[in-house]
Amino acid sequence: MNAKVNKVAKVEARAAVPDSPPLTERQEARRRRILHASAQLASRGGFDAVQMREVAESSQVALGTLYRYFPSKIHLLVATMQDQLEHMHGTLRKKPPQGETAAERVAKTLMRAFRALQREPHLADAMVRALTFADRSVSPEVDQVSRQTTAIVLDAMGLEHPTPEQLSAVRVIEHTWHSALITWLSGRASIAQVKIDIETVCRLIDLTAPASEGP
Amino acid sequence: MNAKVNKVAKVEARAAVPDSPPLTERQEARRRRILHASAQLASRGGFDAVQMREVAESSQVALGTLYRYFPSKIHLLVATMQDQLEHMHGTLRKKPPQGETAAERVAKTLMRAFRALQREPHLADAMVRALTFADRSVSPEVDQVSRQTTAIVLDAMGLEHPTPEQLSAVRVIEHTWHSALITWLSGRASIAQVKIDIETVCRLIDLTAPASEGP
DNA sequence: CGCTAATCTAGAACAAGTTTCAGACTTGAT
DNA sequence: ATCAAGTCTGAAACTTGTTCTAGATTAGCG
Repeated sequence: MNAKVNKVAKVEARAAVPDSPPLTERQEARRRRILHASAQLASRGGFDAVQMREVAESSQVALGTLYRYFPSKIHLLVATMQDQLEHMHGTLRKKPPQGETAAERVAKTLMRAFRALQREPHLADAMVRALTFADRSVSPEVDQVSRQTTAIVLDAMGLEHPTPEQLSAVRVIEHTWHSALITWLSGRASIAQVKIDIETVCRLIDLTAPASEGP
Repeated sequence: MNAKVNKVAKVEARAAVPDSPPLTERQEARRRRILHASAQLASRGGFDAVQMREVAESSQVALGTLYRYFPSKIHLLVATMQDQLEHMHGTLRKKPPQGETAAERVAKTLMRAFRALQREPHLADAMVRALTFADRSVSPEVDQVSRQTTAIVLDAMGLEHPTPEQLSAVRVIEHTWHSALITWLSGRASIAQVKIDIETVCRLIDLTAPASEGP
């Protein structure tokens, strides 16, 4: 949000894609400490509570180093989200929700994720606000989060090769997911309403699935 | 984004609801100058270009006064959006898009709005980012924007008394609208993709319309 | 081991959002 | 017209994100 005037290039997409010069052990450890501190601070007061100086201090790293690892607060929080998403995806893989239709399974999956977020609303606040506030300079990282989310949804649908139509439906589901979370986090929608809206949007899946029969 | 620690109450929902102690003529004029300056600066560099000191200077108002009228940058930009939305709704009322189905009409309406935003992408950036970044302290104002948007969509549907199901569909459409705009603004989705997603989500309308025939 | 480039640290400095304050100006009611 | 209450102004101060710098440390290499 604040920035001199420049804000471009030079940034190495860290952990977005597992390439880039590989980190030494100590560097990996630093990165981990930073992400941990970030999540911890976020779990308390949400977005505002994640203050770069505090993150640096908590993770025993100089401010300049923090900025070398994550070029902005938004980058840091989006990376934090990537981190959490990986957990989540792992967890979901183990016991995937059951359901007759794809729509049902996706809705159940998202509601499960939603319940997880409810347990740490402040953390959710920090991550989701960062995600939707991110500007172009964070696109690669945000895209990675998006891909991860898409993977989760497609997993729940049980699809390998989605049609373009289905991909659009999935995108719409993700849009709804993010935006519904925002309205819930800012107290403008109840949990029940979020649930209903998720179920509503998931109906699109059946709509775009020419699955069973055809001419 | 920056703020001491407090951030509550004391704020008068200005123009969100047309009550509150009515403004004098000069006050109304100041308010208008501020909103104009805000939109103008936003039209140039987007969110970042709307700097409170500059807004104050452009609108010939002291910084403190600016903050009395709009308690934060986010409040200011959300108010700017309300302002623009009113225009838009007025414009749309005059020549409402034609179409067989409600879904078609809504999609056309949103695409028309989208084209309007494309003409001022920076302004769109400032408004939409502010809207989705807004925290609880801006809820009343954001809610007002949401109501206005809902009104536009219901107008396009030609509905007076929507069912709860339809309201959910409308909310999902709004979610998609906001989130799709964000992805477009941050360069992660093409205009074509936004169009497709809008059309996709609008299909929900037909799905929730038990309109024509019944038992 | 000894060197060099890269990385890290502490801390100052800067930018922009927000708050505060003393004094000048308006407004509304008497 | 006059007074009290409420507004507005200009300027300084404070907060937090971000950048910069000079000097230590570390990593990789011969």
